[in-house]
Parts: sequence; C-alpha cells; structure tokens
Amino acid sequence: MKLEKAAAQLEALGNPTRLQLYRILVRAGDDGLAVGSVQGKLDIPSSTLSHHLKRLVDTGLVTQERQATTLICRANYPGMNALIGYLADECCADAVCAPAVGKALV
Amino acid sequence: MKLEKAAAQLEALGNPTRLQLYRILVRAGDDGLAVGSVQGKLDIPSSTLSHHLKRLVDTGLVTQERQATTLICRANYPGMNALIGYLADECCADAVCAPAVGKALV
DNA sequence: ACTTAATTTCGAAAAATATGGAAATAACAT
DNA sequence: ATGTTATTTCCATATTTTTCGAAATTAAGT
Repeated sequence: MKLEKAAAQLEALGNPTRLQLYRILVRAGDDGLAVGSVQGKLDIPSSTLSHHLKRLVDTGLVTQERQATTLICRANYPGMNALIGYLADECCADAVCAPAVGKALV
Repeated sequence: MKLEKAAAQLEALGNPTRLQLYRILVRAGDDGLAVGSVQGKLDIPSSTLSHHLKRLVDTGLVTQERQATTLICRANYPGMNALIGYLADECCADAVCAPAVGKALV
C-alpha cells in the first residue's frame, strides 16, 4: 500500500461522523445497509451523509450496489484489512507491538 | 478506546506529511529522533514540523523527552496498538477479515 | 407521461487545517 | 551576562473541509 493511499483512508476514517458511519456499516454485515437506513441511524441531512459516504467510497473503504431506487452500502473489509496491515507493518517495523495486534485477533 | 479518540488519532495519521513523520519515528526505533534530525529528513520548515509533531503528541501517538536543548521524539507503540486494536475490533465485529489481520502479523 | 421515493449534485457559508516567516523561549556553554 | 543551538509560539494567509438547503437526478410504480 502506498503512503498516499493509506493517508487518504486514515483521513476518511478520521472524522467522528464518518467513523461512526463506517461502524454502522460494519455492524450491518454482509447484507449492507441502504443509504436511507444509515441516515435514520445517524440523523444527519441526506446531502451531508452523501458527501461523507462518497469519501469512504472514493478511498475504497465502502462499496455500493444499486437495488432499484435504493443504494446498498457495505464496509469493504479487504480495504480495511489492507489499511490495518499497513499500520501494523509501519508500527512493527522495529518493535514490540506484535502481541497487541495478536490480541485484536482473539 | 472511545470513538472520538480513535477518530482524532486517525485524523492525525491521515495527513501525508504526518504519516511520513510517524514512519520516520517508527523506523528510528527506541532511540527516537531529535526534532532537528526529523526536520533534516522531511525538509520542511521547523514551524510547520512543530505543528505536525504537536498533533501527533496531543493525540498520543508520539512521545517527547528533553535531552538538553534537543527534544527526542519516539513513536508511542501502545498508542498505535490501541488504535489498530480498535480498527480490528470494528472491522471484525461481524466478519471475515480475521485471516487478513493475521497475515499482517507475519 | 406522471408520481413517488431515494439519492446525489449544486452552491454557498462557516469552520478547521496547513503552511511558514519572524519573534520568543529553553537549555546549556563560555 | 552573553552567545549559540534547538524548538516553539505568534501571526497571518491560503486551502480544504464540513455543513446543509434547494434543485436535479435516478429508478421504479401506476
């Protein structure tokens, strides 16, 4: 993973609203969630939500699939894994932190 | 870890200059690196660097220790591990991505 | 074609971030 | 005390981000 891409993904997640949004999608699992359903959970205007979603989609953290008029959004696990892998590699280049990453697995 | 804190750390890392800066500190290992040495590697004005460093320190990703006139900076591994753990937990809440996280360990 | 529902784009204002020169501070040596 | 080096704070500016109402678009359903 290139540093620029990692930074873009980190920045995308580095906004409380978007991180919350991403969490909601993760919790929705493989079924995903329609934009409208997400809006119900976040209670923000649709245009604001659309901008945030776009950011997550553009950076490869979320995917979207049309079903008639509704747009299903899903957390893109491979994208997140690549990011976590990048961070872990950066973090563990010299150190000491493998155990804690391991802990996240349990 | 609280969502707000995770978001602040992600945002701190979500800037190419700061991510590069953080990488440099990780690679410097336990010895750390003086602010001036970092500046030499990044080639940015000291005031700009100081702002970025402050952001990483404030969010708990970097620590600093005075040695006479120079300030030694170190990557704060526990801070990063907590963040990676948070992301892994969020990501793996329902899914499918444990194997990839495992891969990051190797 | 017309309507309805879902979502995005446009446009614009407020807020936050990024950048860096110049001055201030910190810590020490002489 | 003065000088020197290292780093931060102050200040101002340019850019980017965030926010959201209103209008436009998309995709059915009737």
